[in-house]
Amino acid sequence: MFALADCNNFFVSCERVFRPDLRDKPVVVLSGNDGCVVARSNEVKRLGIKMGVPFYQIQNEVKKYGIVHFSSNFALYGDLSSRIMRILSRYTSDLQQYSIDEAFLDLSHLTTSDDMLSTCRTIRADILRGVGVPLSFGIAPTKTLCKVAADYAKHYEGYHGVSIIDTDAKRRKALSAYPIGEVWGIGRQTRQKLEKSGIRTALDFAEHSEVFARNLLGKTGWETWRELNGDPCIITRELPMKQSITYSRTFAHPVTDRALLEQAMCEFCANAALKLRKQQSVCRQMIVFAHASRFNDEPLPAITETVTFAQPTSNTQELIERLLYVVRSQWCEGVPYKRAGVILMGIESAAARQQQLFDNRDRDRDNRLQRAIDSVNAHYGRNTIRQAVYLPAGEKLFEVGRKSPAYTTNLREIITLKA
DNA sequence: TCTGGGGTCCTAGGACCC
DNA sequence: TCTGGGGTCCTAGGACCC
Repeated sequence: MFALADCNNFFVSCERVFRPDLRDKPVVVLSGNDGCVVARSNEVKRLGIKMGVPFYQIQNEVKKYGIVHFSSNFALYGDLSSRIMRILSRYTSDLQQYSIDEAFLDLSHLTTSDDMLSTCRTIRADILRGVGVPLSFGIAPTKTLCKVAADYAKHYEGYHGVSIIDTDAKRRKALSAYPIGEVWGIGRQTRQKLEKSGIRTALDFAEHSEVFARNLLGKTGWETWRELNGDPCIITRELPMKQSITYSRTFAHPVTDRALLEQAMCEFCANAALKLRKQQSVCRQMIVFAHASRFNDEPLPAITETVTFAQPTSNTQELIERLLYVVRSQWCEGVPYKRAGVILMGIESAAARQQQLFDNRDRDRDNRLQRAIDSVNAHYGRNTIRQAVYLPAGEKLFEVGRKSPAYTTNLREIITLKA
């Protein structure tokens, strides 16, 4: 049996840890440039405000109901997430973190349903006391059924945050009231396909034949079918390394100045390269892109290129050289670039790197310099030493209207109590 | 006026091999 | 006139997730 531990309204709950006055108030957290709603408190969900709506479209509700909004604060969310994961790992030998706010626990060391329920209740109380974020637990023989169980735990008070699917009767009952589109792995397209075949609930789907699932949906849908029928086959692996690393941003205002775009993109590139080095890896390819708003009517020329390195690298200087070449050769005067980014791919371990016969860079020297820069920056703060092409200080390309302090990761922003 | 960011996996088709 | 059969690897795009 597995348990899924799933934080309730995670970003909102993080904000409330340091703002207990907002506990019963409607609260949302917004995406970059305060564009879209990416997390909602239960009060906001009840108002019918949907996930992902542009913030400007709900201004009336914000005023009418006094909705409190925050810009996203990933330093805070990431730190609280790792505290939660640390507590969870005390209760299982096999913890698989699935996202910033979810993890699967292997419960095979527990033999009875009562043990599983009481363990999850203990963990839940532990995290509520130790971190202050409420969680829901779903216990079941497959991960897809865990998701279903956790959903019931989240939405019905009677479960007190923990629900279990441990008999076939419970499985059928749970699935019969579960809309097919809500199932983990069934998105919009697949839902439409299934509804055309008259399938409305998860149980409708589970009771169709295996061949039907396999033929209509391919491997992934077939696996979902098996999981709904109690056959565990979805393996969420703990990936030792990220297989791709993206750093991309939408600008608050379109950029039409080439130097400014270059400066911003070099900084994105340096941030991505730093993530790459932190996991001790190198990349073989880099996608460089910049384009106008996707809500433009007529398409405008975009900058996009996949750069391949003869020798895999994680060196910021080398990546930036190639990036600048792409931007300078594809830049179009007059295009209002609204979004840009860098994706590093073909990632492999730095230790396994092959020497190249014809290589005109002094890799050892590059790496020594890069390590020295990284250690200075680790000590004295990000960008203490940086490439001179970066953004001039004071240039504001993004908006962070109402970001809460980094309460737990920056001493200067630590909370002050007056007694 | 205003519309996020970061991932994974699967599949079909093309290039290439013998 | 007539044009096989069996592979691998890579890539782009689709679908999905949070």
